[in-house]
Amino acid sequence: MDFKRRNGGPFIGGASQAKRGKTAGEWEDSPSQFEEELSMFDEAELDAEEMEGQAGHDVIPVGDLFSADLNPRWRRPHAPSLDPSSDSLVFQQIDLDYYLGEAVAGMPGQSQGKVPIVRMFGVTDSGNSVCCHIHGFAPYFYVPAPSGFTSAHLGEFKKELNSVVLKDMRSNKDNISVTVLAVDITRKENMYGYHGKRSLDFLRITMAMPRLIAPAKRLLELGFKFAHFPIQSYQPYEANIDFEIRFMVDTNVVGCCWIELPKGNYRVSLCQYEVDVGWTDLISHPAEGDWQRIAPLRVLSFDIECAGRKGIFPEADKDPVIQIASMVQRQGETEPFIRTVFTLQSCASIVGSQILCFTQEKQLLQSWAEFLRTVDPDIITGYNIQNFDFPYLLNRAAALKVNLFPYLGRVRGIKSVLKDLNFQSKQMGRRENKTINMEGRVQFDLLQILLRDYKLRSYTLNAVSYHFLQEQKEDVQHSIITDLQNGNEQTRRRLAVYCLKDAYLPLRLLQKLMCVINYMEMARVTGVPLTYLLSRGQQIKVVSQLLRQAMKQDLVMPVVKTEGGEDYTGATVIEPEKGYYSVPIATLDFSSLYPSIMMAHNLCYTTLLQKGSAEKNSLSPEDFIKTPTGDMFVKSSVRKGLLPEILENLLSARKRAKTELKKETDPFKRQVLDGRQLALKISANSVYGFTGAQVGKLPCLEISQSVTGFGRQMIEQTKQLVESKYTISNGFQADAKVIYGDTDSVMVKLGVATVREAMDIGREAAEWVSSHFVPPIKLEFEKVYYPYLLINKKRYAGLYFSSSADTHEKMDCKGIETVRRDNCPLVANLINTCLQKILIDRDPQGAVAHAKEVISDLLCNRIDISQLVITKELTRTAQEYAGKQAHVELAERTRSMCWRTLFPSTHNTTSSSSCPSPC
DNA sequence: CGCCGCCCCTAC
DNA sequence: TGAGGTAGGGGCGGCG
Repeated sequence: MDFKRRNGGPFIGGASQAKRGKTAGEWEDSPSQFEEELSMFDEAELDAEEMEGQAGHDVIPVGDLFSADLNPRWRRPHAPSLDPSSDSLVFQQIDLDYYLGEAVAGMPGQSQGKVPIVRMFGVTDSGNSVCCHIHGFAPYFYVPAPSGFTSAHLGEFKKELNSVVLKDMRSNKDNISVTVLAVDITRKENMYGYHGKRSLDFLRITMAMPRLIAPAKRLLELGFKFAHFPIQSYQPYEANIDFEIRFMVDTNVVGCCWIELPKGNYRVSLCQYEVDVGWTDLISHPAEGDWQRIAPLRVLSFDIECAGRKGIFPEADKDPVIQIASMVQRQGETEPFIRTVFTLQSCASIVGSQILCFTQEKQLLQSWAEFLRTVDPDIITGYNIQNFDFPYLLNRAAALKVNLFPYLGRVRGIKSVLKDLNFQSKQMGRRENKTINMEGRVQFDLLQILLRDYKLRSYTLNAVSYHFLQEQKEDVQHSIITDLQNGNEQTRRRLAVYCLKDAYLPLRLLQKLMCVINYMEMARVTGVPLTYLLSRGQQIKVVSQLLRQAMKQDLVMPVVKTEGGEDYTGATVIEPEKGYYSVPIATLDFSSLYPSIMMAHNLCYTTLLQKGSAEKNSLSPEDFIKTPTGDMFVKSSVRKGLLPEILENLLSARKRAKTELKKETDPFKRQVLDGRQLALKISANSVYGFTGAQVGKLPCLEISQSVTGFGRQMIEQTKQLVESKYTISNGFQADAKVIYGDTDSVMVKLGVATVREAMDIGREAAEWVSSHFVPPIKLEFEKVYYPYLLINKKRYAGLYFSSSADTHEKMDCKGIETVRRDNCPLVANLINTCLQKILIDRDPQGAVAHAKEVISDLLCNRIDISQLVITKELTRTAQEYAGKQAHVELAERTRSMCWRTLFPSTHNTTSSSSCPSPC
């Protein structure tokens, strides 16, 4: 193997970079670990397979001769021809959208004008891609039929509505002549509130295309008159449902499920499995048993390098793209089978990867786009590709007039365009994002996933890789990229290795964090398309499940006008008995508290008794309950709620997944199951939040405040039960005392000396307390803290015992500076060390001594600047802390924080005299 | 100086 | 036109 690289080659720009982890000589001498890893791929492949083309360590000076067939691996496997009359087509659907197109003869639905066509993208078991056009499904919504309405009035209603919608249109460039396709009478019931299970006549209004729903809804709401019926406002139902969700709910399709098109019911319209089918002819397989499998999806990860000017962030209209590294891996495999760098100018070879050299940037971009279309990935990943790499490439291609570049989706002729999108939620704050449409490919930007799912101190690729993989990026400073590019083929080679690694790391992270599997399971459990999980909030997932459940009972969801109101009361936090406990503290938790409350008491839209409902439906007091907030709900004997049903399904499915997980030995299937149980748990917990979301699709504060009300009552009752039974007078060693509790947990000082005893009594107490509550509400023994330092509400630390009574598993810190990201590392480290000395060494004096020492070091300028910088927010920069005055100020702050946090009693008395002074 | 509102982040 | 919830500690700046 050719590891050797020419020594003593010109090294530009590195020597003057004062603070570098490695000297220039180090990386010149030996290949990095990553290079060895790359070369191993090569070896393995040479051993394992016949040479189908090249395994990849060649350098191809492309010039103008790029061809999509340069490497036979790039293409998908050959697709055997398909005979619709004798073969069925089975594929895993990974993305779903719709478009307006010409009706296809022989397909159901309207035949005139533009019609909405649902489009599914997917992959077969053999790795062939499928694009499936589904015809004949039209959007619809409901309004209650006015009194006296009969089927004889349908025609008039339809005609009049059609005419007002047409009149309402400002422009009619699609030349629509029919807006209302159909109006039918159907028996439905409003899901909001209990009305004695009486279904009423509703009008189901089917529109020609999705964007006509909103005006039709608005006009009906505003006041609509037809025939002899008086003008009136119609309350719309389900007029705010995304068309994709509407289709999926109605056809029982969930995100990422397997779809079967039976023989004789579809037709092949273009080459590789591009098919047309009627919407009622497809079979959606529930994700159970064999249908839980995942197709061999192609995942592309890429990274670009630009040659920026000194000290200026690269700008696409000025600075060239000089390299693009790409790695492609099949989902479920452990290694990428394509490893390629496109470079501008020559580049020395890298074992284990293929290098394509271009002399023109235009050609590089154009060829990479062609490469992407040839590889035809189902999933595209990378780091910050959504807000940097893709926008940069599109802008750069536009600047250079590479006109064939921006066709990156799977649908021929659709241009990928850049859009600015504003996404805001209380959870994630305001976030400005760019989006690029790429039909049929799921963009899985790892940075976006991490921002959504993980709370980290830093989100740089380097920090993230270190955190999850204990691996670093290749060491190349941004400032020298241009110099490396302007050097020779060796310096460009170094850049290419760096670029390859930046494409490789996201793949590794995706795998380690099981993102694809977990997101797929979430899509299957909640029923929404995969892309919604990254582009939308939490609510859509509950809506999808709610609609599915409601449909079974002919219940319909009203459109409510959304307006923020007053916050409602939440959970109780028990006043802590602050202090240091050198005795075991048992912790008891209600598992899935809010979901179990909703199930136990049958809380739902459909069971809510609004004012006067109890009397109107002549319900007896045994038929309903009154919650702690005074709201009333019918019992499940009268009507079982939708939300409790959804929750039961989710939690029982979770139980199943967990038992299957225990039995399963295949690591890949275990991952799927673990992802599934996690998705199920998260979904169950977000149902409560949905009912309390006042700016939401269907808020119901009666439900959410009843839930928290029950919770408050239960934690209080738990405290009383425990303290009343575990007493000296009942024969126990001591009177138990609940020293703290938050929402669904109580921390109990049982007065026993050992962890083992605390566990035994804790378990017994949990079971006994559980018996006082309605199933499935259950209090569980969780853990023992010993010793335990209770600083304040939501701030404590302790040694954590759970599986073993002999050794602690970890030091658990909650709410303290050590777990907060708005402190500099110095403070976090100092407090962490002090806590260790207090809890593990049981040496508070040692903690004091250590704190004094650190503060003294700080005052004397002996602390590394990196310890003082807050990594996340750059509000306090290194500059700010560079001066000595800043050190003194920080020392003062650190001292007071440390003392106040850990030694509140000594804080105000001797602080200045017992503290070190500056040197 | 104390108080209050605001912000950030966390616990659940 | 799209966005899960409340409780609560602690820092900080403005104000009386």
